[in-house]
Amino acid sequence: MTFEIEVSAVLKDFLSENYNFQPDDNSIQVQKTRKEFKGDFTLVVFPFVKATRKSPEQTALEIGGYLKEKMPVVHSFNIIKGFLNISLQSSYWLGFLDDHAVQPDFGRRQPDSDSRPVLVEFSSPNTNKPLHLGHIRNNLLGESISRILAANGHRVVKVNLVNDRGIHICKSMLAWQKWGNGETPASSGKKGDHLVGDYYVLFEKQYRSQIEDLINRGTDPEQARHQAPLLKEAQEMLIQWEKNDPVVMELWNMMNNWVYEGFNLTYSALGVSFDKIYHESETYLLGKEKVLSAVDSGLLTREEDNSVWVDLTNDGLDRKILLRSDGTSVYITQDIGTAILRHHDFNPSRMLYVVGNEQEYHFRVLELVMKKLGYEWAGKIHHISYGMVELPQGKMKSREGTVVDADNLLQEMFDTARQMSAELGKLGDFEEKEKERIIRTIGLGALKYFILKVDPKKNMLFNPAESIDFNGNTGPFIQYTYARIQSVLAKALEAKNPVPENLNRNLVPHEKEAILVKLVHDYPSVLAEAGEALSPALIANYLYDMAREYNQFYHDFPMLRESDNNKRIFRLKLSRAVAGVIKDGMELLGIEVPPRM
RNA sequence: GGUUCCGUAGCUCAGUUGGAUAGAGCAACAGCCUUCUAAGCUGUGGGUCACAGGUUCGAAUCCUGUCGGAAUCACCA
Repeated sequence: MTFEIEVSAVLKDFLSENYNFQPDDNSIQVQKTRKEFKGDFTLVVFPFVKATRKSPEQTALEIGGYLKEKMPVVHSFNIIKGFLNISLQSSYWLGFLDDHAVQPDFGRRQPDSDSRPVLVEFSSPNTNKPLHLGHIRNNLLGESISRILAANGHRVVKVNLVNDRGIHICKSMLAWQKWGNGETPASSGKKGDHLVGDYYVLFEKQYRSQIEDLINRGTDPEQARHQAPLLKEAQEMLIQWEKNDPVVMELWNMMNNWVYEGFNLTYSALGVSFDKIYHESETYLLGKEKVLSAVDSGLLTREEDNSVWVDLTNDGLDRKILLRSDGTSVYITQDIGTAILRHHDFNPSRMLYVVGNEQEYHFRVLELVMKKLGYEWAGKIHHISYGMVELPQGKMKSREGTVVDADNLLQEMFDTARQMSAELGKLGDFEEKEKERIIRTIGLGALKYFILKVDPKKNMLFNPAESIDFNGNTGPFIQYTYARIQSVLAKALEAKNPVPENLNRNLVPHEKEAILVKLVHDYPSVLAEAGEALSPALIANYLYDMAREYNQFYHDFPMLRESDNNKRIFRLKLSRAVAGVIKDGMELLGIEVPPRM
């Protein structure tokens, strides 16, 4: 990074001294030399041939000579077409390895405690169903993005918005009331969220059969859906809920608590956590209140039927309802309240919402509405949109029973990890407790990496039949690489041959070694870029490159048996630096760091 | 129909602000465990970067159009 900046400064000197030419910054491209070519950095000289009026080769030759003369770190250069490949002194790389890569917080920025925090909302579950594969992608992205932002020096507040009110919640409550016979998580041994979800499914089943009955008796299908007695009962229950009816509230509290206990188990298994949990039941009234006062002050208008709308046609969108004609609030109303509450609670510099791409329209509306309501911080709202997780047969559909349940999936990952480990004979000499810990580490690592390595904005395919691999470009491969390095370092220590401190910087690293040093060198910029793009996938793919290079290096270069002491020191130090980066990267992805594998 | 996103090897995915011969893994085949961990390594085969134009020294990448796929456009959440 520093070298790149230095080169561009020297290049500017050269061009202005000799050709009276001032290039703009983005015409200066210093990039890593591709590994097929000799060199460390490559300067693209095509943008300057117009100024020099010479061939690309001649131009590159002049620039190369000037750089070598002015910059002692430049060891040599070669030219291929318009590409000037610069090789640096090996002492530059060895010095970097010695001085920077060994720092415990290498690549991280110190947290800025004075600055306003970044709020990251993620998870946002409904309390009528257990978490599924889509939530897993959401939770992993949210957790990882939060960690990446924190590593880039931001103060981060992780928040969860629990959707605990609305007609869908009443459906599961009603079904339990009618057919539950007092079943509880304790009485049935079911996880609370699954128990409640079962009653939601039961409601839908009974509701559908009522609709069918009505249609068979000659009712119009559309009308049947609205007239089914069960739906009427659920709607009635929602009204009672909004009226704080004690019986309904008691039921609601009881069932929600079952769900929260279940969610907490899943969150804890996944390794995600929150700094603050908001509930829609606590924010929708504030949203309603703000909408009503905006009507009073003339910012919004009320229709004849008493509904309140916002007109966004000037912004290229439609009119959007904010309050129904019966005065009840809709989804966006609570988001207005939640945003105001959060702004009041934290005064954040940014409010990030990790929510699926099906809600892109919603967040455009939210930002515009907040602006219309006069909140100048509306621009801080930023939707981190991610694609859906699809199955081989298409989208997950709860009606067709094709939803991949989060808890089941985790269990399957653990089972597969256990089976694979047994087949490979990896767990022979571990205690039972330790075995279980390693199995969980690997199973989770496989799942997390599998999901996070994909560009968030893309839809991704999950094939449960093929399950998730443990070989190749996977989480366990990275974990394995780390464990292997730890083992090498431990052996060096055992042999009373720890990594010594005084590295002779005249050593010329072998090509594979040099590639690894450069990869370590890149880590800070990869981390910064991942923070900018809010993309764990950048980290994941970088870690894979690093692990793959290390494994190749491992096979070609003995460390403990190396007779040249300076080489041995270098390789152990390099290994230690690689392990540090891999460990840090795994932590940013939320992937558990294995002790041994 | 409008808007947004996606389209890269048989499959799953990478591909830096436009740069050199588009890369991995899986699957297939052939090798490598007396060595620092074989969840590994080495090799072989596999491509009209959806298609057609345009921009320029140079395009998977930027622009326009076409064709596929997804999401969304509710008094659902």
